[in-house]
Amino acid sequence: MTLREEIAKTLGKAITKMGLGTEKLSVSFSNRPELCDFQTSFALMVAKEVGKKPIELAEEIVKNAGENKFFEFSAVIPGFINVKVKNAGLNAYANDVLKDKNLGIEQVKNPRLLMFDYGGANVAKELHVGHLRSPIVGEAIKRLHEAMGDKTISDVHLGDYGLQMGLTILQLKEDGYLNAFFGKNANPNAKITNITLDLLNEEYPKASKRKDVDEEFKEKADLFTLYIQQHKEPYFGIYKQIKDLSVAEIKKNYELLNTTFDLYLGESDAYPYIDETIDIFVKKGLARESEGALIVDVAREGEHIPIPKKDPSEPQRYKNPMPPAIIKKYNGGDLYATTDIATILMRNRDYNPDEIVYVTDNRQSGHFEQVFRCCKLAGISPESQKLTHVAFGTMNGKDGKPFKTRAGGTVKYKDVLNMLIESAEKKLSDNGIVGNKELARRIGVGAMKYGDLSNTVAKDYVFDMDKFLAFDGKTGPYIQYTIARINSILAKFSGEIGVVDVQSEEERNIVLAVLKLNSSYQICYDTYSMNALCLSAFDLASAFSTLYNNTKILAEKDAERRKNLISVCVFVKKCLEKALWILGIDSVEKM
RNA sequence: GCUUUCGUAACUCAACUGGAUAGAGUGCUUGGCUUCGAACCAAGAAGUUGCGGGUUCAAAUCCUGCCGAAAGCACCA
Repeated sequence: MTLREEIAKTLGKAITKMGLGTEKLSVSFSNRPELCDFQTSFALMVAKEVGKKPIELAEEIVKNAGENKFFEFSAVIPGFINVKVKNAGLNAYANDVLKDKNLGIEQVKNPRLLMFDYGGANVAKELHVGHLRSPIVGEAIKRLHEAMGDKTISDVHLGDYGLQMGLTILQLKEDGYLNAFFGKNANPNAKITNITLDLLNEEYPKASKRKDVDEEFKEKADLFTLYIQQHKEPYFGIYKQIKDLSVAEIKKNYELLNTTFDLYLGESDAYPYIDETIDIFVKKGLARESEGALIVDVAREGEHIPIPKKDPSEPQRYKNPMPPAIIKKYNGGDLYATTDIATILMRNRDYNPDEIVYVTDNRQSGHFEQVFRCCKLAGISPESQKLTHVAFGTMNGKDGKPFKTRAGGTVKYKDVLNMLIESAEKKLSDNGIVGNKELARRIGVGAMKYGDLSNTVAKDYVFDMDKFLAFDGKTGPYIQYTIARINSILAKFSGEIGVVDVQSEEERNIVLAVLKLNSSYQICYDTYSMNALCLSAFDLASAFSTLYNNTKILAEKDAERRKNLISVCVFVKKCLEKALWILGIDSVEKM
């Protein structure tokens, strides 16, 4: 039980004794730390219905709560009840946390199985700066669920089946790289040894641009895409080889970000389920034909109401639009929505998770709303299953527009990582540490991840390279640095460590910061956003830095006191390392 | 046009989901390394929470009307 719950329980007893209900009782952290550690505004909320003055009610509750060995209650105007945790309470909490294998992180009451879908990589397309957020946010949310006792499965869900594959293969063919497959002496089992990642990174953008101006090219690419989806040779064989080449690179890139996946499945793996998926909609009478396509009406009462046209030539607009989902194209091809629905069918057959969480940018909100509605309508997703779209904002440059290079080009994922690593290397060499690339990666990536995760997930945010490269102030490296300093102390200390025994204001603040850190996990769990955790991890590191500056731990003369301060060091180190692990940031021994 | 998200210090962001005097970091001004690591610590200046109305003991937060920004709105993913 957390301290907060214990406070609520103690006050709850007092309130019950007075014949009142405790439904509105909630204890929160104080926003006036100089007055108290926790507070509740219960008396203010119920005063009216009880017919008493708030302050009198608060005083009565405090009186009824009586003396307590851990807490000190006081009623203050206009009617708050302030709670100060006595040092005995803080000590009991801190030493419990140290003994707990979960370090005081509250475990969920009913563990669930969650499936996570993040990453967003596409085969044959190079990762760019826009691909950074999904793995960063997704990995952190997954780790949080693990830390709180849920079971998790992560799937990268590769974009390996769409138009980009048709476009790439068509372009390669036209540029003569696939002669072995198409010429007179065609060999369907040829190897694409002449094709490299660099080449793919040139060919796809070329094709993508061309499809917008060349209709014939686009139609042909559509056809190629269809061939791949139908497993027609040699298209399918070429596709598979390109995919293998690409996936190896994608894995490496995610590993640089400490992002791993249990499953490297893709849209193509849902392919065997597509016919069945469409069948379900047809049989249940949920699908209808429209302009050659097969669509599912997912609009609900009061949605998708046509707005009368002022001029017959203007496109039809809708009030409260929720357009139908298209599950089959005019030419029989499958779409994003089709494969996503089929994927849910597949996942429910294979794993039957309690919740599926998608982490993509917020421009796809409409799409996921459609997919989720389709699945619920058709019973592909049982009613009890939660389908969640964690929609994050786009990463913008300083000008408020999507992050681009000065020349206006897309910034490559690898370039961002290299810049971070180089900058960290430079800083390390200033401090006399040379040639440790892995250490530089941990620091550079830590800086970027912390910068990303400390924002509210839904909001667009500014990707400021200079800010991330600075490593000063409220950053990932600040927390890593705090741990490195603790390591340095622990390395010089020998003997048994003691227990946490709060003697100073600095130590009080440290234990209170851990209390806050440990309660931030629940907030993050509920909101699918890591910013509360980022903030409280920084606050804990900061609280320790204050102690560090004011108290020379190793020079402490009283041996007992020294042992106990070392225990505080261990306490902080463990809690910070756990927090960093959940954020997907590596700790470092030295830096 | 419609839908969604949003507007807080010079800049980048918080505010524990309706609570007390709206807080951090950066930058700026100052002080602190002969002692466990200065990627640090301490102090200071900086606000009409886009604008107006409403709900209540209490509003950055909820409702409403303007102003402004971004994204989405049928066969791309």
